[in-house]
Amino acid sequence: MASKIQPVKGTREFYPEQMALRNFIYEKVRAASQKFGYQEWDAPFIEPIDLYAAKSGEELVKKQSFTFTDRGGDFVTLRPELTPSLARMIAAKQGELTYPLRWWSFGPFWRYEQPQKGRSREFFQWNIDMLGVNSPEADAELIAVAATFLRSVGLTPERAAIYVNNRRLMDSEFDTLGIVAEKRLDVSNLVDRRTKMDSAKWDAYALELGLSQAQLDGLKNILGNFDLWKNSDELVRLFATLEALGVRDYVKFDPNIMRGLLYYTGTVFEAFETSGSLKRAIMGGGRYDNLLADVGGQPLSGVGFAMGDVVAGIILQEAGLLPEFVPTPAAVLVTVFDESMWLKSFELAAQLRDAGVNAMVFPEPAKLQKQFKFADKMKIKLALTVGPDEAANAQVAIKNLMTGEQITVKREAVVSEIQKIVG
RNA sequence: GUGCCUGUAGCUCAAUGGCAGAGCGCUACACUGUGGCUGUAGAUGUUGAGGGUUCGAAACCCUUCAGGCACCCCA
Repeated sequence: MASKIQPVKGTREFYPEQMALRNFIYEKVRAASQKFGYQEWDAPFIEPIDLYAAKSGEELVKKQSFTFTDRGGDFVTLRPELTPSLARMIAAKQGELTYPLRWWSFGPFWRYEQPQKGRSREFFQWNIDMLGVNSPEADAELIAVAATFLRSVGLTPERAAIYVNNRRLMDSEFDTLGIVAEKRLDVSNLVDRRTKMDSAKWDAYALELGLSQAQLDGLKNILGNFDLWKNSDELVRLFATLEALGVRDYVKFDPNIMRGLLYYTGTVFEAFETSGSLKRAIMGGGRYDNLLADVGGQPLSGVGFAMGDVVAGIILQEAGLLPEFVPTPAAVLVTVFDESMWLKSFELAAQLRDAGVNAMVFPEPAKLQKQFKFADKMKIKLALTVGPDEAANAQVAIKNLMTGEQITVKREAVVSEIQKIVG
């Protein structure tokens, strides 16, 4: 305990219990991705800073990235997002890939932000994208993947919802109000802030941005109109497809969903937990038409979303949806009766492992009481003992720690007896 | 990067300027061939760290670190 060096701010240490949560999320992510036929891939964790500088704002590169100069003098950064790497990798092999391309990934990312609940500086993120098809039906598939994940972890439509909007729809509504194209970004930010400001201040802010009173009233009408999607052919087709895919109950139209990202061009969506303490998005994504052209590739449209493990983990924990933590993968503890029986215990454990049973041997001939206590704490189901009596008759004592029953069986029958109990 | 709140035993927390405590957990024994339950006993500690005020600081002041909340941002 002499050393007091702390972990880096905003990082998390994965003790076995947290590791189990991370793996749980990973398994569910993989299952949902593979159910729809997506391939797993990954990109480097360290990238040249220019990869992001080209497309992203100064905020990202200068303030929110872990950047450093390597020993060769190159400026590099721990990846803050995956999409630029995706765009580069596709552009590099654009002609030889098979489209539509369906790729997913789950890996670490770093952002130099102020840590708080649901936001750390080092986190894992699920990214999933389909490229090469530009249709609302493809958008619907990605939303269905997201819904499939939510369902698979036990988040019902009452508990989690995916809110959908469409940039093109909003742009055309803005046009109708006479809001010029140059103001769209400001108006998007305005919409994003609506839930965070009180309405009088929000109105004042809108007028400050140069909207007329008539435009402001019109904007409020749009943002309150939850049937607006019926004006969009894309969204009508999207919702029809979601119906067919069996996930319509998870999805709601919401004209207030804008998303900060500049590169979204069509459908955008965000998932939220509806009742919990966290008001952060579980996942978010949308359609991007220009991404590849922006990095020098041939035009290629894509749709995708990302989900961070931090928010997802907190929500699952608070909702009580995590499976019970299993401290050890060992199904069996082989006790060590005393020093003279020690090697017998090792022989027995080796026999069990050969038969495919995960088995742990207590590391020393301690009092049996202590060994059983250990087995209990590790939630091991069975304790096996070879004492002098059992050894003399080529037998093994099997105690079922869940029921307290103990039986003594012939050595050659041990594996089948264990399998009978453990299943 | 900004503002506010918090930091005490392994964990959850008490002690508001006067001897650092409780519950849970932990260790030992009852129980030297068997866990959970019960009983008895025991140890919990640089009060996040560093400095200052004071006869005396866990408490008040300053600095710093970490966490939380709200900004910023959310690629």
